[in-house]
Amino acid sequence: MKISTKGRYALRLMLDLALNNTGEPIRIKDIAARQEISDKYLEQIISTLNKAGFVKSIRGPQGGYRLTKEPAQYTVGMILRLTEGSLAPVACLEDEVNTCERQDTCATLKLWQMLNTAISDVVDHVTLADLVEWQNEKMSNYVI
Amino acid sequence: MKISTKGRYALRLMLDLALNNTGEPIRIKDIAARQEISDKYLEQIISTLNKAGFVKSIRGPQGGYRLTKEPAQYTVGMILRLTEGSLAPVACLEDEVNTCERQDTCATLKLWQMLNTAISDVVDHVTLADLVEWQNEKMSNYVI
DNA sequence: TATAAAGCATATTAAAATAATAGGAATATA
DNA sequence: TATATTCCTATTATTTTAATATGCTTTATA
Repeated sequence: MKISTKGRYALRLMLDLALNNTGEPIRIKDIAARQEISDKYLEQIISTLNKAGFVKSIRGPQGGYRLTKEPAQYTVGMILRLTEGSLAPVACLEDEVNTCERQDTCATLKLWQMLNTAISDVVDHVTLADLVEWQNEKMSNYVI
Repeated sequence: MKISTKGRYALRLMLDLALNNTGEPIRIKDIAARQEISDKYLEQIISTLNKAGFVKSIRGPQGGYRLTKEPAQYTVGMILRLTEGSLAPVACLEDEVNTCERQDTCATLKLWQMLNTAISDVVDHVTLADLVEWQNEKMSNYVI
């Protein structure tokens, strides 16, 4: 029941883009340095975000990445589901393919549905803008 | 972000014990047959439940297992945490050992705390008695 | 008391997932 | 044209998952 590095790094990457949004494209190299994550690994992760249209890449020198939308338009759920895959706690909730033949008689299914809803309620209502705000709050505590 | 077979099987095992509680010890072999799970694998899982005092074993012929408490006294969280380990979505929420040095400045930590709370709110309030009830509801639908 | 039925304990293994690392191709800019 | 950047794909090491396998111990009962 753990979020993997892919999802966690993707969130920090997107937050880094949101926080360092100066108008200039931001290099993977700089994000990797700030976040202390392997840049080669971040490349793979941002590639997924790029293909999904969550970020826009600019190639060549002075290139880098930019968010394509306002931070408030990205939910954490969008980012995590894209990079982690489904957040459902059991496979049988995922789609029609993974349904198991015990479904009609399985009492634990109701539990998994409740858990799934609880998870979605959080990740679908927290946005990147919230993360930015929380980050700023934390930083202002430090200034004091 | 998946519950593994250990946790899922442990729940079904405990539910099976609760549903088939005739006073007689229940054999692993029978649970395995009803649940269509490898009995050797179930042995390993029930061993954990036994050591934790969740079930009581009776050795020898006519032996088996019994619940030690009323179904309402087991929360799903107790069973899952015992068999799965911590249900926290990230390691840094687990204990003092796993704290990361980014904690004081990490905005995503708040997200993980919210997710952790949401998960706990479900698993700590659903009991084995609830699963029994849901199972009976499902079964009564079939009788019609 | 011998036997069989159960649980108990530990080792081994196959497959999959995780978490990277590596190398070079494509492309834009100066 | 040299350089800095993203893009693409392959490879790999480690860990986790999900069992399977083997043999031992306990104990009820014939």
